[in-house]
Amino acid sequence: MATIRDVAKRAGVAPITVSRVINNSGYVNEQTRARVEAAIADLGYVPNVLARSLRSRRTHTLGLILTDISNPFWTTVARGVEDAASDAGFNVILCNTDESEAEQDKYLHVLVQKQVDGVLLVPASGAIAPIKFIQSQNTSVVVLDRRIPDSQADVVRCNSEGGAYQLTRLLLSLGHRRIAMLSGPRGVSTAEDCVAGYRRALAEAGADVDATLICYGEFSLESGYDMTVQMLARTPRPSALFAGNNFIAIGALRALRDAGLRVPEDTALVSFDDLPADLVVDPFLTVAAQPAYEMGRQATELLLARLSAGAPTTYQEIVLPTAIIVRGSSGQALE
Amino acid sequence: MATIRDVAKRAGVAPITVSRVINNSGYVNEQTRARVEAAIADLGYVPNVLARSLRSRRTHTLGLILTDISNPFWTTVARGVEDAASDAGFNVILCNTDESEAEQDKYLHVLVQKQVDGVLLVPASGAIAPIKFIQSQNTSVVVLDRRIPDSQADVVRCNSEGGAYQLTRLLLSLGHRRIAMLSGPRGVSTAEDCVAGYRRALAEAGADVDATLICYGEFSLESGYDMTVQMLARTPRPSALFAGNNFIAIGALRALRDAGLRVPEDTALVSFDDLPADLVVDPFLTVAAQPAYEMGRQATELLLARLSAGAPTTYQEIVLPTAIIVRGSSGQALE
DNA sequence: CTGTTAGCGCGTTCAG
DNA sequence: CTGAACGCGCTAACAG
Repeated sequence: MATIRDVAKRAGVAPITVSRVINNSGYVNEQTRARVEAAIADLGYVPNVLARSLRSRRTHTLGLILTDISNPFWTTVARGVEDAASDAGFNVILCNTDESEAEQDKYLHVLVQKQVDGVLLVPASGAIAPIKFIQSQNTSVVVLDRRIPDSQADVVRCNSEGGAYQLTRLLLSLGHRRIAMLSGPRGVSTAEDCVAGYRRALAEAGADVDATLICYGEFSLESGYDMTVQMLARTPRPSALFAGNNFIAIGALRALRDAGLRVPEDTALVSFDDLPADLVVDPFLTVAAQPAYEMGRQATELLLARLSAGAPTTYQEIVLPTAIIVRGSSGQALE
Repeated sequence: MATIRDVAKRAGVAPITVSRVINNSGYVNEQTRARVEAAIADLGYVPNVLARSLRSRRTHTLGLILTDISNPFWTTVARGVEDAASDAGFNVILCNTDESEAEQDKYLHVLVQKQVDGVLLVPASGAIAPIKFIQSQNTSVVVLDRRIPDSQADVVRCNSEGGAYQLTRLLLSLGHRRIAMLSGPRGVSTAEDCVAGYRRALAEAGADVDATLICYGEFSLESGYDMTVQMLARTPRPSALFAGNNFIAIGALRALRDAGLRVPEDTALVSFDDLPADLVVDPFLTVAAQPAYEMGRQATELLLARLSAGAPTTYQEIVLPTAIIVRGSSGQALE
């Protein structure tokens, strides 16, 4: 592989001159520039960014740690991140934890070792240690989608509590009183916020909260299926189901189908997170849709701003709104 | 940030000893090892892999360039790559080209600059230059999913021609004679192979090939929609549609719905690429399913083998089988 | 089992 | 406008 010295020799200049041409830094005579560029082309020279970064202490690379790349919601977030980073000349290293703290820790170390300039983290849990670790390495971090109690860090997330409140109100307005909540893991803020919004709507409507109708599970199809089976065994059966994310909703739909129940005639269903338009022929689910792409974009822009600005004096929390989209699965008002 | 020298000083040893502890290379006395490890913990030392890679000329990083991360087919491939790489202690940098050659070129440069040890490439076109470029930089490459004519490189792909042949035979056996082929871009091998398999099945059955029923488009919902609209305008209308991938199929389903046609009663539909079980409540499409995860895994294992083995004497082409899954959308035999 | 020397490829610093 | 010297953090090669 050609190095900057090979190019310099061929062009009859010093290595530093080649460096100036590559980076457009400092003054270079047009003629020497042309000679250098010719030498670069002749040799097929490609700069070694490892060496560059080692010297300049900047990698122009961000790390994105998320919890489930197989969920279209997260791929959409990732696209927002990638686009914003790319616009600013940054690359992104994508890491998938599958909600495992061990994997998260592993990737955190990888990213720090790779000297990324900043990290976008969807925390697998509410633990504060991962944030402390990143910051202890003088690396900037923005937390995505989920809150971490007592952490000193920027956050970009959606209003889960508000979305859940609105979806629950919708069900209440249709006459439902026994609404089962199929949420995500305890300790994950979006799952807790979902429950909080649900409780608030019920309380406000003067309905009692039956705590046994509140399930904490995982953000997966299997968990959605299991929680639904469990809820359908209750008597009286819940008349409506609230799924904490799109995968839980799909699991719920399967469980309902297997139980011979129609949606929405026998059981209404609402959910967080839409499925991307590309993946569905006839959108059917009533959902609280989160601006996934926008969330990724804004988080990245905030992170990039932090990088150029230096240590922040005060941390930001950006909360994006959710949009309620009413479709067939929530059904008509009960008679 | 602490460096290896800081750790060495604190532990009262030479930097190289710290290096040996970190990398488990060479012999280190248990006691000194313990002292070094204590110093590492005290200082919160994290090795700088940039420096390490600059010196050792190995980054333990692979690049994966694919064409559409929003398609679940490719996220599944990516998981296979990631898992295989992770098992071998390698990281993956994921790059998304959206089928654009310009983006592909950009990412190719980024990866080479980052000194990745190898590249997995889903080529945006049949052009040979990108392969030449990677190889000119002494970097290994494995081509994924698509063939590149005349290129000297390893390939891991699926048997598109065979899958298309079988799907077409299925439609023929059900009595269909006017089958519209909605394929991907001209020049992309999977799209061409689809058409080839379709032609072979028709020829073998003694049916004429109506070339005007063969469309080349893009692997997108919009293109699937447009091609379908165009085909439905033909008289007589095709009795069956063959979609070149899952997004084309979804576009076709929408166009059929908007035209008031039922599937399969009015028009049968078959497709390449299944949608992941996680995303669909009731699988309905008859498809030629490709082993996406396995393709990613095998390609990665081949690439890793190349890395440790040195320059290959002869290139491999691994062709994985497709599986025909018959569901509702292909319908019953025509009377 | 441990240390010394040197240099990976580049950019910063200071001089011309 | 151009260049020489030096060092980023780490490890290969060679001692001892």
